[in-house]
Amino acid sequence: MDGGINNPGVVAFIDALLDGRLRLGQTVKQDELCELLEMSLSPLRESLTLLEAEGLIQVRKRMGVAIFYPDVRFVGSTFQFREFLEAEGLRRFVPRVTDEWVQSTAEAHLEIIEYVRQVNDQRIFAKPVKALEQAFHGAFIGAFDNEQITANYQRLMQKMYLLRLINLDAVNAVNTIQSMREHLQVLDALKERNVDGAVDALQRHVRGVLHRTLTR
Amino acid sequence: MDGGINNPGVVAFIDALLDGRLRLGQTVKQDELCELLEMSLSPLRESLTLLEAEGLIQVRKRMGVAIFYPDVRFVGSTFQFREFLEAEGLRRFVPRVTDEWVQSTAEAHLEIIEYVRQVNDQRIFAKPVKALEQAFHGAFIGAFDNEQITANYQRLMQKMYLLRLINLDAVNAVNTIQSMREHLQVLDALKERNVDGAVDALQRHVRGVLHRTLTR
DNA sequence: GCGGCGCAATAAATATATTTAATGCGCCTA
DNA sequence: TAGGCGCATTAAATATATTTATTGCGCCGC
Repeated sequence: MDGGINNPGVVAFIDALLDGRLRLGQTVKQDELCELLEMSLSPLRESLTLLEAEGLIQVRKRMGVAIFYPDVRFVGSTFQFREFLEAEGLRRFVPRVTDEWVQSTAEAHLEIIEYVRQVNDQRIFAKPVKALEQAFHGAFIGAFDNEQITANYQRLMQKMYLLRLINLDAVNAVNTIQSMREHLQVLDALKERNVDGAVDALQRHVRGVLHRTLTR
Repeated sequence: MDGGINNPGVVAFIDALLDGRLRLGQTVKQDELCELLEMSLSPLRESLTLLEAEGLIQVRKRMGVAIFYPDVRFVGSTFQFREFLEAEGLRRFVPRVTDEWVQSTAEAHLEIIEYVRQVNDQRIFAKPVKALEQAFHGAFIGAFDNEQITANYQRLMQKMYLLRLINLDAVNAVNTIQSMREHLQVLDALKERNVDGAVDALQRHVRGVLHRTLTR
């Protein structure tokens, strides 16, 4: 079960948004989407139901496909849900975390901070940073050992990456390094098996991401 | 945003399962599903992607549509997720609950217990019981005031009703009355604004439902 | 001149036809 | 007789054609 996250049409749609071929808030005809995503109408429409269920589009008779534009409520509920899932996942992760994991994850963070500082180009550091973020946050969610929670979380994170489109300026080296430093604070508390401290640090991090997402 | 819960094809599919026209674990051809659900192939396939994303079916080349049969892991993860969401919703609900709500909800429970005892026929009491359950549990989830959590919860509950199909004998008057009594214990704690007591009672209830779902 | 009704245009929704792919059976060969 | 290759069958996947529905514009009537 992948929660529909790997549906080819959904992936193509998200990619088109991320690389600017589609814009948040835009309305496009189904025919235009077919061309843009290089797929035929039938498989496209099968994906549109998924995107609509996720709240990412609305299919409107005669009007076409209206791509969502995240309002304050949407951003808020996405972050609230994320914080809630990760915080509880983290609580469950603490008793099973190993010193080795904390150690190697912390080292990976120190290395990537240096890497981001040096290349200083979002197009280059984006990919390794994303991989590290997924390993970091994914570890907490994995502690639920619950495929349905994992599927929901992956859909949430897909939305999180779309929310960055609101304010692309914020996706820069300074903010990325700040994020990695916040991760390190979680790791510091994890090293001591300090549950409440780790959860506090995680909440500060998620709220930091929210703030940086919305602040110009 | 309704999370795809109201998609006509999805509704028709769930209804077909609930009234026995389809069975858990069965594999059916898409053509057969078209006939059974009285819809054409195109809209059916648009719904199949939703059902597959929910883990309720697998569409297999050449084989047809394989309807899931809930294994222990699936049941466990569904109940775990539900308990987790409701417990946290309940915590947030306590500070805003009114005496009037507790009072009227408790009365509704006492009335329905008497009603179930008298009619003693699942086909008759199922509907009002379901409405009361939704009002009761929905109040907790509503306390999040988060449309994405609400959408996820509704999908979870849709699955919960399907899980009853594993053991239809368990859907009887005795078990229903037991469920309503467990609700009343939550309400007792709520009346005192006893957060931990209410959460404990809710967890006992969810675990009771799980036990009754699996026990013959 | 203003208001309403109807028609035409457009695009979504659905039904159908075609293509693709997978499986199993049978035949041929070693 | 056994093993493998190929063809035929079946059903999913996709592409296309048709139908339905909505919107806007224009014409007619009041």
